[in-house]
Amino acid sequence: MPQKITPIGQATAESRKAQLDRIIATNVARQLTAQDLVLNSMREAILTAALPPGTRLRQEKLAELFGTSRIPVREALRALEYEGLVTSMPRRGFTVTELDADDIEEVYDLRVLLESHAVRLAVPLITDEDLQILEGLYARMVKAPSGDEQLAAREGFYSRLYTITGRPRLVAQISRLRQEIARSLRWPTLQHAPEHHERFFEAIKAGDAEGAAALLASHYRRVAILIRRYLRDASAKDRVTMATADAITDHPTRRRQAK
Amino acid sequence: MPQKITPIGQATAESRKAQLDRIIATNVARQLTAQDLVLNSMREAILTAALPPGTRLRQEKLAELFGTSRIPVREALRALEYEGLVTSMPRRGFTVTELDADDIEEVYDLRVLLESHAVRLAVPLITDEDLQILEGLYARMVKAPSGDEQLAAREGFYSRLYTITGRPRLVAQISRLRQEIARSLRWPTLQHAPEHHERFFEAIKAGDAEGAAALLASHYRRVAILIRRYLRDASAKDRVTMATADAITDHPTRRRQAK
DNA sequence: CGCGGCTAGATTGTATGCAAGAACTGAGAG
DNA sequence: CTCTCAGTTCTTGCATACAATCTAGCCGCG
Repeated sequence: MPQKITPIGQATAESRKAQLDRIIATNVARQLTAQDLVLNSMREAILTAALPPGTRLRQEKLAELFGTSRIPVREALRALEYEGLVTSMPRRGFTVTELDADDIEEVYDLRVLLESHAVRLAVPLITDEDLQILEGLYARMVKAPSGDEQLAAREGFYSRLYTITGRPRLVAQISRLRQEIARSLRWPTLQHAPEHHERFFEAIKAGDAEGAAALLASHYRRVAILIRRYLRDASAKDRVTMATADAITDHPTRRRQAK
Repeated sequence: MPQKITPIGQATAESRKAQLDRIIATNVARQLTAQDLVLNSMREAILTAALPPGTRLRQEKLAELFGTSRIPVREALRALEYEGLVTSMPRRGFTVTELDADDIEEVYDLRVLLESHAVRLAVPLITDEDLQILEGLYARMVKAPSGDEQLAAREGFYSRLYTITGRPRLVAQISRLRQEIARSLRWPTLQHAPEHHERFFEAIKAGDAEGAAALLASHYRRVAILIRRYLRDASAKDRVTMATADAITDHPTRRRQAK
């Protein structure tokens, strides 16, 4: 059975708890339905690893945390399950999804397939107006500091590009896959490869769909390998993070169901 | 704005209601959680068009119909939304998803992409045991009468084949797309093309992944065109079905949100 | 006669509470 | 020392009830 690892290196339970509170606070500010509040906060918390993989999510505790009843929590968890961020084991509740090397491989393989397809569809359809918008988004991406803003800017640029295809399912599926492994993208190994994005955008502007698709594929294959290597190296010193014993942030008994 | 049409030709409101009751009765028989009862029944009802596209789904009425409270109904609807079978507009409730020609095109385009990929991955991995199972499923598919059993048998054969890839996301995504357009597959135009499946299976058995993928792609392109043609022809005499005014089966005000 | 605001009804969103069932704990037998 | 089994605790699943919001119809005004 493959090892599951937590992507967080040195983060302490306290810093995670503080981060979680901050996320909730900013989301409470906006006037949303309770359900969306929970959904947005949980999503952000999971993606920033304030809730690390394997965390068991108890409805009661979450409801208390958000100041709501369990109903909106249940529905938000259900939604997150379909986004792939949490996993429900029947009668054992919800846990934050853990990814192993096989999952990484599958996700990147699908990303290559779908994003190449999207690029091939999009490039011939790009209008001057699209190009202007993409230029703006690209500039923002270049300027953005590393970290979360980098990720957000990249997401903005690429999803705008894919939207040009006019295929909502394709776009949704791509961003869902992207989100599934967004946690891995915060690892130190992977800090930003600006030259890749630059060459990619050049190909796009040149109308070279095949070239762009090829660049994208080779980039993703490389990233996938880096992540897998990191996973392997990290799995040894993994167990430390399991000691966190906050009411929300604790881990379930380490058991995986066979599928 | 593209016209949305209902795939049902001459079905009356009464026959649909009867069908719906039958579905519910058979599902009540099995001992399920209320939520699964609602989920299964609704899914079947939508896929068999007992609940035609555009039907507005009122939680209260559905709860009464199933003899439960609104909570399990809500959760089942939410699940169906992620399966693509129903659409929710915030504060305006749920409706059965309507598909237009563009949707059909996108779904089939994605199916070609994903299923070809799955075939290419699966074929080199097929073991003797797999082949034996596939033979059995294929035989059942050949024997199955047209209609729902045909569809189920086909689903069984193909999803078993794709499962060989060992890629849960790929398999799930394929069956989700399949389900989205399952309603269209019941139209009279599309009654079964056994020769396609036979040639496909021959290619699989011969280990010819590329050939199988090509067959699959050309078949789907053909089906997509047939469906689109049917859509166009049917859209004229569509409006009749909108007159149905059952409490469950009525349509919402014909308005689509721009995206 | 058409249009816009307003009230009443309908419908969704959420909270509380209870019951059924699973998972854990610990004691006792082998 | 291990395995089994019952009691306890925890968690989920569901029903009822209330609040917030939207929709539709009506009335008054232009």
